[in-house]
Amino acid sequence: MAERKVNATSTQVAKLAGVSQSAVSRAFTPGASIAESTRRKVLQAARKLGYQPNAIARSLSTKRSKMIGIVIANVTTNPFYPEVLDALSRQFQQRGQRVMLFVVTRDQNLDDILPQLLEYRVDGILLTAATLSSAMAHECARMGVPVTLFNRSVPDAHASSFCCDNIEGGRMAARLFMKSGHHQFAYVAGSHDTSTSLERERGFREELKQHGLEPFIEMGKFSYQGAFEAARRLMQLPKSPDAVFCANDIMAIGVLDALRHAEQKKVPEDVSVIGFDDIPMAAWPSYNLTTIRQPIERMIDSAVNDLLDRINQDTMYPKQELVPGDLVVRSSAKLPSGLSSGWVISTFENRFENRNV
Amino acid sequence: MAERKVNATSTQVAKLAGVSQSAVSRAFTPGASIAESTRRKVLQAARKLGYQPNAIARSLSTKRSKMIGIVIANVTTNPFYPEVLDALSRQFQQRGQRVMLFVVTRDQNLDDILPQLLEYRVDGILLTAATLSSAMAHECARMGVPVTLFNRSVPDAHASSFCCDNIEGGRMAARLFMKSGHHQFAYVAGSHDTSTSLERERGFREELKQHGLEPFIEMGKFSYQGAFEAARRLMQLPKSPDAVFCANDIMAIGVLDALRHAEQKKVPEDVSVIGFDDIPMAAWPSYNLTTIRQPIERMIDSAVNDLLDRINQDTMYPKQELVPGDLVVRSSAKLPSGLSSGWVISTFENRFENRNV
DNA sequence: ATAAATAATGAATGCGTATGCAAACATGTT
DNA sequence: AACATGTTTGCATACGCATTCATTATTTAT
Repeated sequence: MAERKVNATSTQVAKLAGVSQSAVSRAFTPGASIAESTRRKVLQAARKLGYQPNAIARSLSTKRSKMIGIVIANVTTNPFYPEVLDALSRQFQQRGQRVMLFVVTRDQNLDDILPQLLEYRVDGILLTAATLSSAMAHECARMGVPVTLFNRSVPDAHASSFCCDNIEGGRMAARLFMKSGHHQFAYVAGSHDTSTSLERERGFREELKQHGLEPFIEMGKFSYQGAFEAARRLMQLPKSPDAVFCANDIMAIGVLDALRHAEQKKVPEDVSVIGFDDIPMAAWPSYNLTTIRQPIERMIDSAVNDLLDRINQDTMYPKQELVPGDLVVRSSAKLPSGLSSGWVISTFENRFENRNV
Repeated sequence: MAERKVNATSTQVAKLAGVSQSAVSRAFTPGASIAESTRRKVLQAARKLGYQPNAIARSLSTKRSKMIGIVIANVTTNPFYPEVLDALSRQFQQRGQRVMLFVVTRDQNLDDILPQLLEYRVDGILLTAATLSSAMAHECARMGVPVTLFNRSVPDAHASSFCCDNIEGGRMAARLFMKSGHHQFAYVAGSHDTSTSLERERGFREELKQHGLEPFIEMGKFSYQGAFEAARRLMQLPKSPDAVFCANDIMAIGVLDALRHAEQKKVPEDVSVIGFDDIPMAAWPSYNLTTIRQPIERMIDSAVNDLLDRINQDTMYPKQELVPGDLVVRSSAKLPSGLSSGWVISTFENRFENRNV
């Protein structure tokens, strides 16, 4: 017990199997030129020694680490991101890439952390809910490491970017509000320096503007608590809004709770609320949130494919993709006539369908 | 632009700086024997070439990857785990270790995934919400890789383990229920093969048994939805329970929603509910969940310290630590006389205190 | 000033694997 | 039997760094 023979090397396996070290290497390399008989000899010797190929050495030799660097923020404040992380991690795992993870705060400077990924020669980098300085974008390009942004629009043509169509999402919210006869509109922003929040605001604003309307803006700091307080401020206004669009679901839920528990408002009778993301909680009966769903699976598939493709063929250019979101109608916002809870309005395939969500 | 000079090596830097490759290595090794003057020369040359030390090569040479393997489950189903992941990741990051992440499903067999970590020669492994086969425990021990379990009690003496005192937690819930005059008790389990769920159940049971009482048991599958349905089944019982203890908060919330929205029950007037973990949502006004708080920071500190210690001094034995939880009193359970919402009852320091949570 | 101790340096080697190359071998063709 | 073709094999080397060891430069003590 606890023999501590430590990790055998390919050379030791070779000796035991009576072959060269190259043969051992080949035995563990799919598609390598090796006779079935010797492969068996090698594998048997390997088993006997408890041999485990050393991925570090392999990486050094092949110049491919088979690792993807993932940088993610908001993991604890927004349930959307654990969802993203889970999906990303599985996808990469399944495609033979390991994940080196960095959890950061929204305002943390990536210029300190990306070099740490580059040190490990990750094959590619995926940034979620994080922004990339253009200096760093260049640095990665120089090192030949492709970068993909997820849920952030791209500040630099060196990186790919996969986003939900936030502007159109904002528009959809505005249209729904207007159709169901609201008069005073508000937007609870996440922050003033994040593309998601800015774009959703812009779509919302623009659509309202076409009807001569303009929303109040409050800052919700991308958090339940921040939005809770924002909602209370909104209700102080002389003409308090009856239609509140939030930059994401977790804030919408904060707003809902504030309206119901701190402001004695009924939702949606007194105030309608729309969120963004369609996190699992949005479907809970306590909230029943009308929201814009991000098609997370589709977005992640695209992002992962793009990144892996760029890793394997270093000729490809970065790509910017905008995936349309779906309006999921539940009961936190008043319904226009003809629409009932449980419908999903998909801009993508341009049709209504009842998915009973 | 996009010169693609790729990553320079220490040898190239050495040539430019007019020194040996060893000197370059020393310039980047804290505490190495090198004159300040030559270090400056080296750093300057390095900057000019955009040199970035290759951590893969370093790992091969030093036999330390400076990577920790983290395996985690339940990331999307229980907000407690994103919290854990966030804290772990930051801690390791701060202590100079990178994180290689694996997200798994609760029932996934780690015997396929641990070898992948071992291939990369991670310096240590931390498992959260995941169990370790004793074969794998041996395998890790043989490779000299320390393993720590977080929130799972240890099946094998080869690994350390850091847990909340689940049994005492279950007891606390039972005591609170009994003090406030409940009669029919129920436990919503997470699963029948997870130490956390089993231990919490055991404490709850044992404490009730001392008063000749016995709880109903329902399976909540560690999920909101599962617990929602479990609550509905409980309410079908001829003597439906008026006190429900859940193996974690997310299930307690599922139970609450079921009681209120599907069963027209008032909480806590008709039914009291207690959870476990104290996730952020527990404090939201929609839920106001009375729960057993896991002192996550303290647990993580201990776990990280232990793992890093065992990495650095390979003489240390694994350790099993049980950290007491705190009963956080909010308003999802009836209060016994003398206790009011906002109190935290800490078994650890054996005192009551009002932290106004 | 000189001896002794200390600091700084470079040459050489090793970490564990993959792979180009040439030699050895097997198979099939004429 | 001689040759052409294709498959296996081992040797040697490279990947990029850390580190030992012997050597030289520098400081300190006497």
